Amino acid sequence: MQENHSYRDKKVISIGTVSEITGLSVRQIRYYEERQLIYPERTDKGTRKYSFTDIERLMEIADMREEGVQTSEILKDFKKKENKEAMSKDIRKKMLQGQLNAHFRVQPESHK
Amino acid sequence: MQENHSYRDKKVISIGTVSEITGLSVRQIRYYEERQLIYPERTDKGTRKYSFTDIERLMEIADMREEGVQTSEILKDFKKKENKEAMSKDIRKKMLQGQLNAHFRVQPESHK
DNA sequence: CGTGTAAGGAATTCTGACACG
DNA sequence: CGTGTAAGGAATTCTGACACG
Repeated sequence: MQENHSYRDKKVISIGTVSEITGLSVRQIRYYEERQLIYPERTDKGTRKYSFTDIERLMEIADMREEGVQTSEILKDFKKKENKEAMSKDIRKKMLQGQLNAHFRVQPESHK
Repeated sequence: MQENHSYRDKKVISIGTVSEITGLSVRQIRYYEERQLIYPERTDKGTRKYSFTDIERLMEIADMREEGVQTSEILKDFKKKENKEAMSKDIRKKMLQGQLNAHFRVQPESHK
């Protein structure tokens, strides 16, 4: 669960290259976008641009599709995962807040 | 001087995108290749593909060109830097070897 | 539902060359 | 030397649609 930023998320790769790397057809890649599984950026003139993160996600999609999982199920799965991540972030935040409160002896939500 | 591998060096970006990111014209980018300052990969059908590392290098080139440095000078400069890097790698290797020798009491190059 | 394909058009990229300063 | 540009051709990408199972 590395937080390896910057280049990973920059949307600069065109669909043909993504197709080569992932082994998916251009048609498939566009279809997965239609099903909301990925969201590339668009250039001024409308050509799609993908990031390495998008490519990783497409690999996951490819794996699940091979197992017969429908795109609608894949979508649910992704949403579930995103929730978990958001939740763990929230927990980390609360724990940190707890530490700070303990340290500075702050009254938790004084109801006057 | 981070050793931040993988995505950084993958040649997947086409020249138009590189042009947008660097602010250099397509003509300039091709010319710098002609002068051996960068070496993109080629796809089957001959279109150039660049990495993020290439883009960083192009930024350096742009900066030096703005200062009036000629491409031939930039090339020398790059070669100098590469030498330094190769050298420091070599030194690290030799230092490691020295430690190992000390540890295992190996005779250095016994001339019989 | 998921994917292929032909269709027509727009934008990209390539090379070799001429121009200019 | 470094860069712009017009030229002609090849390859890419886009959308909406029909086909098939």
